[in-house]
Amino acid sequence: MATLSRKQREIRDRERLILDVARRLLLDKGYLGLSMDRIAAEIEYSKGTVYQHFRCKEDLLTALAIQTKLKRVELFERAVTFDGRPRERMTAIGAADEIFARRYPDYIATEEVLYVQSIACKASESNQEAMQAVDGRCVAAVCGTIKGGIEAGDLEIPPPRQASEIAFGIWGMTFGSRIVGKTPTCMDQLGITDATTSLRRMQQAYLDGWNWRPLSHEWDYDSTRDRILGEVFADERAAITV
Amino acid sequence: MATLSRKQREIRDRERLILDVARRLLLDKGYLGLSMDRIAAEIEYSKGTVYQHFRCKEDLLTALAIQTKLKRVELFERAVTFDGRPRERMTAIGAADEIFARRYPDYIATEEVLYVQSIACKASESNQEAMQAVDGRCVAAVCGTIKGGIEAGDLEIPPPRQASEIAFGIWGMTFGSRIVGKTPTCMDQLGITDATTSLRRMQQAYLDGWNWRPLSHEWDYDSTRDRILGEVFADERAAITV
Amino acid sequence: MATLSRKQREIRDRERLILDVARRLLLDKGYLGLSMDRIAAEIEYSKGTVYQHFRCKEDLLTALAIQTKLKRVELFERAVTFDGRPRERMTAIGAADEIFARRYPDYIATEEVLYVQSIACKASESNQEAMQAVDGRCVAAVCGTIKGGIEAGDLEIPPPRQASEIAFGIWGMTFGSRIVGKTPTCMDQLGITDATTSLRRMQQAYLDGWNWRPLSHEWDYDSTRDRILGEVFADERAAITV
Amino acid sequence: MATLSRKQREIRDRERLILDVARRLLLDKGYLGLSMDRIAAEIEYSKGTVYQHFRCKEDLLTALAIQTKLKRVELFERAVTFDGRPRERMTAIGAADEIFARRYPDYIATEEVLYVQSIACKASESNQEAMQAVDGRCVAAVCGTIKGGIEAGDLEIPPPRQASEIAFGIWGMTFGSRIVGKTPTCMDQLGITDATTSLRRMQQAYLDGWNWRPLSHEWDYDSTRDRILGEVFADERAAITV
DNA sequence: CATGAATGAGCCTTCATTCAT
DNA sequence: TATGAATGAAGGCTCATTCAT
Repeated sequence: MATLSRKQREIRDRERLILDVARRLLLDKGYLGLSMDRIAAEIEYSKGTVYQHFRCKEDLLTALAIQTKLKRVELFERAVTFDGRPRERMTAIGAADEIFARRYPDYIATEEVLYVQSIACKASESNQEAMQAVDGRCVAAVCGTIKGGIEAGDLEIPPPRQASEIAFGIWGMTFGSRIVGKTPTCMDQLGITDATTSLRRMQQAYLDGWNWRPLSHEWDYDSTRDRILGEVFADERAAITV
Repeated sequence: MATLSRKQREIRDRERLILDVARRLLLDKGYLGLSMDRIAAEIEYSKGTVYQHFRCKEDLLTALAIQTKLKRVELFERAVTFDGRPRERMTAIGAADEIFARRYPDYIATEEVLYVQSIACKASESNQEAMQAVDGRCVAAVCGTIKGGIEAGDLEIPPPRQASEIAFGIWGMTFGSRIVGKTPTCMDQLGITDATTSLRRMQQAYLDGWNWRPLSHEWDYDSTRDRILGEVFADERAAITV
Repeated sequence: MATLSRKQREIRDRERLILDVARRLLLDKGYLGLSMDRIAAEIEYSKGTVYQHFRCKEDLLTALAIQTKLKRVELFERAVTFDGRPRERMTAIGAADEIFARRYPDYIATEEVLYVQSIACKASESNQEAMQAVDGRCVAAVCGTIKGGIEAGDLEIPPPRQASEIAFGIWGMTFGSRIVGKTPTCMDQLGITDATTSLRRMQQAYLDGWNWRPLSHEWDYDSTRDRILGEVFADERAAITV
Repeated sequence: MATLSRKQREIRDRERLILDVARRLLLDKGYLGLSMDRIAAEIEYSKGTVYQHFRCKEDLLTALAIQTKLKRVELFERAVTFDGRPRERMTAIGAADEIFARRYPDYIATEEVLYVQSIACKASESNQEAMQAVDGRCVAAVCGTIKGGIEAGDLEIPPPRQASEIAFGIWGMTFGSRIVGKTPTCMDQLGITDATTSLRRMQQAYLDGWNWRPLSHEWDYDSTRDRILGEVFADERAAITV
């Protein structure tokens, strides 16, 4: 059942090829430099063939976003397998995101571009659903970890606060500071040179602010991070310590 | 002297008109929906006239961004006049940003779109300088307040941490959560309905995390907020309590 | 094999159509009157279709110039097959050029316009190469004939003179007098009515000046010309004697 | 009577200024880079003012061409005052043209561009007449010298040849080889590096071809040229011997 | 299925000329 | 007389999408 016919495999491979090329174009030449013509020329198939895979440009872009989010969520889901206290697992998610950003800079760029444009609405229904699904997995990983912290008694969130608020803050801070961090004017004005390390400290401060124990002055999260990289992301370690 | 001739007034008014129309188009139809043709059609002047005001599309967009940032920085600079402890003034900046976002939703959208694109480089020199200047004022307001906290002994930031890191975090979190907050998928998944109120709490948690005293459980920042709205932003209060 | 599919034939025919229309526009309305829009309108295909044939305006114009030069060089290469003394073959080249100018007045005009503008640099590489190639053939035909004269002992060119100088002079005189000859003011002032016949005599005088034997008073080049028209350009004779 | 009012002088000066700027633009940026806007910006007068001097762009260009031709004809008229045999005076005209080309490369460029475009027809009547007049003076200088040669018995031109044919040939050769000489492709193919010196030899060969005595092997025209430069164009000598 | 020619609206920008002030 | 804002047609070019082969 799982075996695909030769034909089906060809189709799947070509779809990947298209997305790879599209992602590179998006990264290299920006949103306006990405055209169906150009994709077709680079994959050395015809435009018609591209349209057999994606009903329109937005559909293709949505597929790109899904692929991107899948890469990240896979790392997130590995992160939460880390054997440690909930806040350590939260730290692992942070590390996962950092690995994602370092290892797949083109994916990150994709995501940023696509967030701003309203793309998904024109995509095929199946892609819209896939998008929802992967977003759901991402939320589940993060919120699950937060709830773990509450259940373990490491963290309280009296109403009207919500567990998801913590997640929202981390998400916004991570996403936002990555965009701001790419605007040279802003960084020059601020005098920040290593945005990645700053982000790490900012995230820990944020979690401290919610009083998620053990707080960062009570626990050596740098060591935790080393353990995470060794135990969960050994294969990716090289990428991140460069 | 300070009085402009009728002609000059007409020109200045038309420049405003162009920017207003451009902003609306940007908001309604996104970056790609904004074209010089469309602007000309909407203002019912000729294309050539638009080009007499802005040397190219990027120049116009940069003018738009400057206008946006000016609106915000004016509110920020009012915020930091608040008579209170530094962290209260920081809260005032948060309130200013919230007012900005509520009162000028179209301006916020402008900013988001323009952050991602690299626009400024093609703008006229005078506009590039104006952009730098307004960014500088914004950074000055925020970082000045943080330094005020340090000087008052309410906050320590042992190296390698920096004052500007606090600013970077607040900025990223605010900017990022506003974009994420507009992506319905994400918000549905998170189950957050009132992103603005959440952001307020997230910001306070973040400042608590840096141990900026008085912490939010030691001080009633909601009352502070009321005072801010009453004392500094009385004229804008209506906008924000809607 | 050599047969083209119907589609391919259609494309080739349309390319010709485009060039024909472009040439006519260039002739009728000058360089500034030739626009891609106008071409598209006249051939009753869309602009996009024109751009599928030529990547930009300069590429089209270069193709036009190549076509023109090819027409000429074909005549030149026929001319140098004339069975006679080298200077007679040189005369044959003159006749070929005259035939070219009479038979394809629009081609001549094309060439004149295109000489002045710097067009080729923006053309596609293949067209740039084609241009070089056809220029090379033209030079080869003329210089080969001159060298033939030297080898036959009919002509000496002591240094620092060069064989190519003779060619340069003939070329310049022919090209230049054709342009001047089209400026009515100049011709009125000079009182010359039949520029073509004058050019013929001027060329012979020039070759006499280099002492290329037999000189024009030693040999009846008018008869030679008749023989050339009969033997090499019989098919074109009608065009030239009109 | 010859004295102009201040106003009139201002107008005349501004006209010169406009033409100078226009010529420079034409040289630097080509025909398409020359716009009324740009001229107005550079002279720091308004567009309306430019239009007060020239009724349309073509009128301005025609004025430019007249100015160019005037520069040349002045040199020609000085050349024919040279005290020597007619063919020496012809050589002097050649030297005058060379001086013109070397000293005023921008004027030459102007002329080449304007020859090809059909400009004059849209010019004001007075400019059209001025154009005729200066062309007439140029023809008079050259043809007068040729007739001088005939009258002196140095040259015969049995019908159907005409005196003006000699002039036509020299003109065409000079003009044409200057354009061809600027097309790098052609010169590379021909292997000619010093087009100016080549042109000088080509012109002498041409006059020899008409059997205009003394022939170039009977007379040292290089010495004649030195004398011309010393006696008639002493002030310009520096320009040409660089 | 795959192809790629064809479409044509749309984009940004320039420019000669006019005319109210 | 001088100004320069306003015009709007025109220019070169791109691109998502369709459809006959």
